[in-house]
Amino acid sequence: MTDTPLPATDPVEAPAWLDGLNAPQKQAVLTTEGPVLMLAGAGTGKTAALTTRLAYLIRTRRAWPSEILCVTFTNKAAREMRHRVGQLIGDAVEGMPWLGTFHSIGAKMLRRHAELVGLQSNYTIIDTDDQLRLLKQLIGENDLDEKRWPARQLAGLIDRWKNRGLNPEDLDAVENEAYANGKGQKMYALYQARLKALNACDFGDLLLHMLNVFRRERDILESYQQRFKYVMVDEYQDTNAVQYLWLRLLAQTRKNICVVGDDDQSIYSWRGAEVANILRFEKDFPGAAVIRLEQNYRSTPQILAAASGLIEANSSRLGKTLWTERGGGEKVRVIGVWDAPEEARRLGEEIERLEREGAPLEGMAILVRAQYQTREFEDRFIQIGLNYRIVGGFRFYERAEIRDALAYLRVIAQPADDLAFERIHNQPKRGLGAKALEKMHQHARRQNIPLAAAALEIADSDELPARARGTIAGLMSLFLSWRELAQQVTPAELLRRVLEESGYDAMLKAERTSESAGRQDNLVELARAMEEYETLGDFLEHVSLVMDNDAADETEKVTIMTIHAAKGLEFDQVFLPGWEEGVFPSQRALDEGGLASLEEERRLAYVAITRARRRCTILHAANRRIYGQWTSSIPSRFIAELPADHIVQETTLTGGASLWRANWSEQDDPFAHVSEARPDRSQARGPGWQRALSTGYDRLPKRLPEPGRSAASFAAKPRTDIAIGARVFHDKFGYGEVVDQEGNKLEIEFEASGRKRVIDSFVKPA
DNA sequence: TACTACGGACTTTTT
DNA sequence: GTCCGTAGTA
Repeated sequence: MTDTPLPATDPVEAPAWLDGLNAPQKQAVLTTEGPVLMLAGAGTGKTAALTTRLAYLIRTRRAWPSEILCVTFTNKAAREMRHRVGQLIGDAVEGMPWLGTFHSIGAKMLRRHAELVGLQSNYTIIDTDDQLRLLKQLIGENDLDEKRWPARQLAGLIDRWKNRGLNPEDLDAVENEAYANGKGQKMYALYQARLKALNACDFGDLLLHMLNVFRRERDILESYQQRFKYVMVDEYQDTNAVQYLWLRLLAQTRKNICVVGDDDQSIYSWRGAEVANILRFEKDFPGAAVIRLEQNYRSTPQILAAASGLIEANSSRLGKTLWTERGGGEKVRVIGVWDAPEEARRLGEEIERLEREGAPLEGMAILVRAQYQTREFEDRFIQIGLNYRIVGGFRFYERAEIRDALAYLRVIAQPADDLAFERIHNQPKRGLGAKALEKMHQHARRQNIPLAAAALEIADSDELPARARGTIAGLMSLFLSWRELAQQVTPAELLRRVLEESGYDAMLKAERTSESAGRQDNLVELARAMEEYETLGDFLEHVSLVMDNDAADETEKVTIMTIHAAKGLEFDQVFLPGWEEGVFPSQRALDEGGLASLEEERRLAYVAITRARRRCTILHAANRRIYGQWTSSIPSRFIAELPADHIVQETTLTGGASLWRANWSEQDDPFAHVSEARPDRSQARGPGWQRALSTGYDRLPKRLPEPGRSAASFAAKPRTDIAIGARVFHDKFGYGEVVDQEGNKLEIEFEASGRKRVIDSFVKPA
């Protein structure tokens, strides 16, 4: 790979805001013409380079904002970029209609050309949940056993096909065999036909439909090729085949395409991303300028060295050498603990200690491999009263009540949306059960009309008992009135009326549980979020594509999230729990996928470490409960791969220390049983384990801290307004009765979740 | 029709 | 352990 020499900088064209950039960054900004591959390591200021480049193109009048296509993967990244470009060029950024995620840009284009793929421009974008329900119906209708051929599996296959740019007719025999003995193609085709009938498409379609349009309609492709004078792509290593083909078509004529990526941070192959795309960029676009950003501005040299050492164990890389001008810094800490609860206790104490020393909670993050790991921390932090925020996971728009509300709105906006209608036809309960639904389905299928229309017709027939008919008629007239109302009032107001008139509000109010109270709050929040939108259509599109809800909240909190979600972010203090074989790398990666998926896990570990600015702490527990069963685990191989010079080992053994010691002296190897119980974990005495053994497991603390106590809660005084026997309310656990009181700790028998110890400031008298 | 009890499957990661 | 779907009962 040959790096292009730095071009002479034209002083007229290089305004002051270029000054903050280093030489390769400047080169990236100034190389505007022709293909550019920017290889940007973690923390090397790639966003700065990219946004400055964008601003530069506009400032120097090389293109109008509307003539630049700039794609990112996440909404977060798109927002960040818009914000930063805005700081450089002011309001002109508002005129950048083509800055967004692949999916949102795909959706926007598809609204214009919907009719070319058999949709109307007000098509619905369905999510995974709807997708699964639809597939289940199809599987049932085709007399396939859903147990043998799960809808999830079919959904996964269809997803992968779409990611690869394959339409049903493009599948070969092998692909076809992948589902239900050769029914793959048929089911895929049926699914697509059903979507069309529903005037809907799924996530994959947003890109695939547009790719099909580009391939079929020359003039449309050409008009976009003309329009986009410059194309920029963030996180290029994460592009999948459709995205790749899509970009290649769009950039084919002008070839002014600038892609930014880091092969070491490719962590999305499971959803079709192909690192190969970045590796072959120079072949696709001959003469591409290759620019490397290797100076890291984020982390200490210790952190950088640890991460670099780890990633060197991977074989297929373009190879980069990150360096920094910063000095000093602490070594990466590796802490072994007895079990997962202790891991959570230890982290809680650590965070409280740092907080006492003046470190803000906002600068701290706990990054986990998988969502289920968050639970342990959540429980613990509630107990000790530590403020935390869980990013991702069950998201706002995925909550049942929100989806119900949205389903009402979808039926109003788009009467053919059967999936939405089906969701709410008996929610709240109005006596329309399986029988009634079946009749409606039958009728709809016979007449080839949407479910809601069928319902209306049935209400006028003798197909159902009078009561059910009356209910249906009532519901349908409500929908009619809402549809009218939608023309007159704001979407937010419409929602309030719908919740009121449908009886949904009343249903929640009648429930009177802590959850139903939360649901009501969520719906209020939904209405609030809708205030910004002028039309229902705008709002619904926003919901489908921008499925996040970072409600800005004022309190300082520790962030808990998955490593995937943390990509692109940085924190002063990063905690990485669960570095054990089977957790990280995940069991699945170990069982399937071979070397490639192990290397992806390693890249994930690399991403995790490089999030840290000042300090990085890795933890591993010897015991953990999986599926409710206690399982022993051994330290991750990634721990062994960290360069010894840049880490320090520590061990704390509170809680289960005596157990541990017993094990230890009896057989010298507390994990002798591991290899028997789990023969697949061949690394039972692997290098990670060796390292853990060599430093510390045998050095037991002299006095064991009492488990379950945190430093923060010792001094507190008990509350006087709550006594044993009192009935209280807790935000997370609901109602309960106090059975014991000890300092500011209460032991409460909760009605829904059993006995828990909580801090009294978290409850109020019921 | 709606509620409860029971058994089975399941855990990456996300637009 | 938890969620989900199915089967059986009021």
